[in-house]
Amino acid sequence: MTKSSEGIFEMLLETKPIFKNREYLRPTYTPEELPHREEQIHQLARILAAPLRGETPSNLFIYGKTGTGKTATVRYVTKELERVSDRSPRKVEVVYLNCEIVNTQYRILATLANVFLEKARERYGHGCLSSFGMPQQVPMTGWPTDQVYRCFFDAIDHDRQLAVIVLDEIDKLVLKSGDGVLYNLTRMNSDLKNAKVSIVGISNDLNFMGYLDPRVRSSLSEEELVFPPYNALQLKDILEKRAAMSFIDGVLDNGVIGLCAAHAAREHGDARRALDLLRVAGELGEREGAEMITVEHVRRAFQKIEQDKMLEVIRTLPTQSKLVLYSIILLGERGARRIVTGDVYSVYCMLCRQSGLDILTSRRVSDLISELDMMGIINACIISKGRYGRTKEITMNIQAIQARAAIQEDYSISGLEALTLPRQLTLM
DNA sequence: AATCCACAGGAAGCCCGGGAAC
DNA sequence: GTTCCCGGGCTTCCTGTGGATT
Repeated sequence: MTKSSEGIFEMLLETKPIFKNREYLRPTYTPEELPHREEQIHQLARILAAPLRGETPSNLFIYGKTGTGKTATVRYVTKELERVSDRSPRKVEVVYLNCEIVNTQYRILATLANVFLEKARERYGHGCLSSFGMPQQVPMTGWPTDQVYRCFFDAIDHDRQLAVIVLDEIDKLVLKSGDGVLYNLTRMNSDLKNAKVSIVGISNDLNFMGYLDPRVRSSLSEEELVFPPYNALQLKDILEKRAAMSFIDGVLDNGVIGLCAAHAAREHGDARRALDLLRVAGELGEREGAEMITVEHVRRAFQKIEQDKMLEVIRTLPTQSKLVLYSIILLGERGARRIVTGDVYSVYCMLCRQSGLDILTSRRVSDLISELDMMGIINACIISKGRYGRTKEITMNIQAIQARAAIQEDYSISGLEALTLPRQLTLM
């Protein structure tokens, strides 16, 4: 080992650790206790526990903005419910589906069928399914949908059980595949002889109820639960609890947690965002070998998160929009006094010719500029230069170097870094 | 006051791909 | 497999506009 690399490792080893365990700050972690959600937990438990006392289960619709603890609360309560149901005559089985991933009628029914086939196999042994006349498994594609439904129906009705089906981000499902599957699931109870089904729909878009068939709507929202946003004090409380688990004692400077809470409270009380902010601030401090995390780290973490979000938007932009943005960046880097639509279009045409892409009309490019403006990547305001016409004056909202790198990742506009601007275009 | 510039942005219609219906 | 429909991306054509200049 060379002298210098020894230095590197020594430095790393000598740095005092910041985190005890950063996993507690990640969104994937389900906490043991949920502060400021006692009322929702209580209501949810009351609704879901009713079937254990022999009552007909109600379907439930949960609404709340992102980061208000909907999913965590449901996971927490259903876990408890499954535990308690061991002592009840009706076994409770909870299936959690994220409709952003499982987003078609077929896939939902097939996933549910497979889960309950597996449960039956666990209960009665391996040979049981064929003796009950059930298949071993439903393939993830290929069967007629009604056959999959039948299979799920048989698998579930084989036992005296309550199936709690949690459909998270249910709006994504309805948007992509309509409400057919919800219609089928919500009217299952009238046909089931032994089992009962309870649907829990979770959404952060209340308007989505409007797209539903009225029958599905009334059946899905037999019970409704609203998760209000956390306020700054509640966020602070939540952060303090998690920080105590995640950080070494005493590494957080005064005001760090308060600032994280204040930022997130401004963004409609999103606890996930507050935790993210705290974690990123911690990681920034750790990387630079700081002994304490200060409000300055939080400020930089906030900027970093905003910037990362913006870069992600740029990466997913269509090629033509990227080229328009690249033109704006080039003009900015060349020190153009004011960047206006006409100049952007000239540069854009040149870039298209150099990279062999189709040239769009100036009308269309004008729309693309407006779109970039709406996304917050650039600022475009209309100015009048009197006799010299009306145009849009454009300024960048993000760091040009990083935006440039994000655009250059696009393979369809290869060789972009080698593209050049003629001298005269920089003198505007 | 009239003119004129360099666009903004609305309206209509074309084209194409994807999905549903047959 | 074919046909139909729909929506998004785009073009063409057009009218409107604020303020410097004439």
